[in-house]
Amino acid sequence: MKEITERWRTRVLSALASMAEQECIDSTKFAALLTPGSPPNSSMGDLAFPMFPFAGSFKKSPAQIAEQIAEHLGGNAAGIQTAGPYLNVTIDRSAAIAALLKNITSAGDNWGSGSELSGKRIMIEFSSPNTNKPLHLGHLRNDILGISCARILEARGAQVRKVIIINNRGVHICKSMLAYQKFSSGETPESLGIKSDRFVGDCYVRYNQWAAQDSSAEQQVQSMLLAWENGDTEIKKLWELMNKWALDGIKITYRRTGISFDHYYFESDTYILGKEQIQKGLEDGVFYRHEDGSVRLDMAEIGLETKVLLRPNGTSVYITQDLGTIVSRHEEWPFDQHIYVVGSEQEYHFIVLFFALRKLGYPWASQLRHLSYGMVNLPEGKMKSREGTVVDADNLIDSLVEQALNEVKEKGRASDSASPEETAEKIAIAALHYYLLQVSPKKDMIFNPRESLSFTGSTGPYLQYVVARVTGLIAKSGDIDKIPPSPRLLTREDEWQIARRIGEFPELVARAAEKLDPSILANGLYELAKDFSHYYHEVPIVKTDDRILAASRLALAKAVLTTLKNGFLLLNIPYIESM
RNA sequence: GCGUCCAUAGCUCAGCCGGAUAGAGCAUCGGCCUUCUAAGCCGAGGGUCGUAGGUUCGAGUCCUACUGGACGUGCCA
Repeated sequence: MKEITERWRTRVLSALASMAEQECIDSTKFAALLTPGSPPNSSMGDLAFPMFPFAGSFKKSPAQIAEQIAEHLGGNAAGIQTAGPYLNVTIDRSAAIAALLKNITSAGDNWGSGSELSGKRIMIEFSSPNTNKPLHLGHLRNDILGISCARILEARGAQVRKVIIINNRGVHICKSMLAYQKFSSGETPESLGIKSDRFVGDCYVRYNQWAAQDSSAEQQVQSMLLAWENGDTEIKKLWELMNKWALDGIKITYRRTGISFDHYYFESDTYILGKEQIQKGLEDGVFYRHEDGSVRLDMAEIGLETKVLLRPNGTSVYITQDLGTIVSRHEEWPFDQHIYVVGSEQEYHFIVLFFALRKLGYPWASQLRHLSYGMVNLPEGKMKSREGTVVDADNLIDSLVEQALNEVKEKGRASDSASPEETAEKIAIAALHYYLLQVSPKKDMIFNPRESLSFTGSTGPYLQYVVARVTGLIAKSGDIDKIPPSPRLLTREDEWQIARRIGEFPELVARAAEKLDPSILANGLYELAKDFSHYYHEVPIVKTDDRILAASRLALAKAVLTTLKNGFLLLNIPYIESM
């Protein structure tokens, strides 16, 4: 589709240029001004070129210019008409559909992919949990954005490395350890029969309850942290145990939601590296030692205050370790771009980090991107960790699965699938992922569980249902499948509309990659699914007397399926054959 | 105080490089199963695009100010 648009753009542009030449007008800037769009309704054509920008140069009305260009290009016979200041083009639809179906068939699973990022090495860090509590709703948005962007970038040719950093050290980790020592020693997740990350999270909660009563709590945490940093063996042992519990549990959630990483980094391994960078910065004179002994970065250059990079006692702060890890990552796997998927509340942190790296003289500092996303809340209100209103990821998924299963049973669909439980699980994941991806990343959003599970409207389950229906249709098509299609028979307006949407798919993936915004893709898939649903309802596809027509419609349906399935993979939405 | 982001239908959101009459879904009301999956499809009503200026042939989109909200501005992570 894009090729056709480009071809017409070139044609119109050269017509404008030759007209300009005759009148001795400079046409060098025309290319940037000629922007193709779509007419408001397709009876007016398929492509629209507004002529306003050229009125000044030609000293003619846009409508007059449109007329002249139309004539120059062959007028009605060539599919060109004018509508006032617009030059509209009706393209050869059947040729376009034929080419599209051929492309899709040969591309198969690769339909939607492209090569503009080939040769690029992109590292993407996401999820990045703390080992003191289970994942929450915010992580779920982070995870799905991360995995989806990774797949989208990969589809457009990049070599992608998905990484995660496990924040497994620091005061917050000591808090759950301390509570365990004080209140739960001897108990294990197994002995209580609860998920191991939940167990650790419960310890953390207990710490906070205790700390509210006992003012010495904070002090005890600090001394535990110091003991940890000094290599106290008993504390290290406890730390290892509790980290394992936390991480094992978190990994179960990843497996369930289809999230995976190519490499795990651990803060405990990398936080030391940051101190080397601080030293380097001091030697190079880009950081300085404050009179209190702390090491600081002056950010007046970018209009910000100074930032402490190392405490007076030499212990590292949050940013210290990020400084170290990124340098070692680039050494290990030299990247062309590195993306941090982290909530918008940390925008300042990344501004500082990127600036510090620039000051340290790393040329790749300009290749770092922060994919910043907004908060997710439930309809009930804001999540606040202090008030214990944080939405646990596992609980949320469980509840979605339960509701989906009820729905499967209620609607009498249980017999339609091999395993209702498995179907319900896939519906729940689709509901969650699609809902989270549908909104532009940077916006705060409200996750409405009930709405996400709806089978009507812009939801994951709706998309799955449409896909299941096309799958069933194709499965039942019998020998029609063997008849060669004749795309010229696809003359209906809705068939053209569907073809257009399918044709846009690769461009949507490309745009999503460029903007790191899977919502572009999610919304595009919905539009396609909706158009197809309408068509499916409106016209018999395989149950048509004309078998060649049936075969042609079937070919279109297959193209829809290919597009939706490929899109599902990019959005990490499970495919269900029948439901 | 300062900084960043957000503001579009009752609610949740789209709206591409500034282009023709601002679109979906939910909710509400009404219609459609003897024909490929009705977990569906169709129709109706619903808008001062936060406010006021500006740039432009043309602004929901760009600029400025203001209002409201979120987040940040820690030697927390």
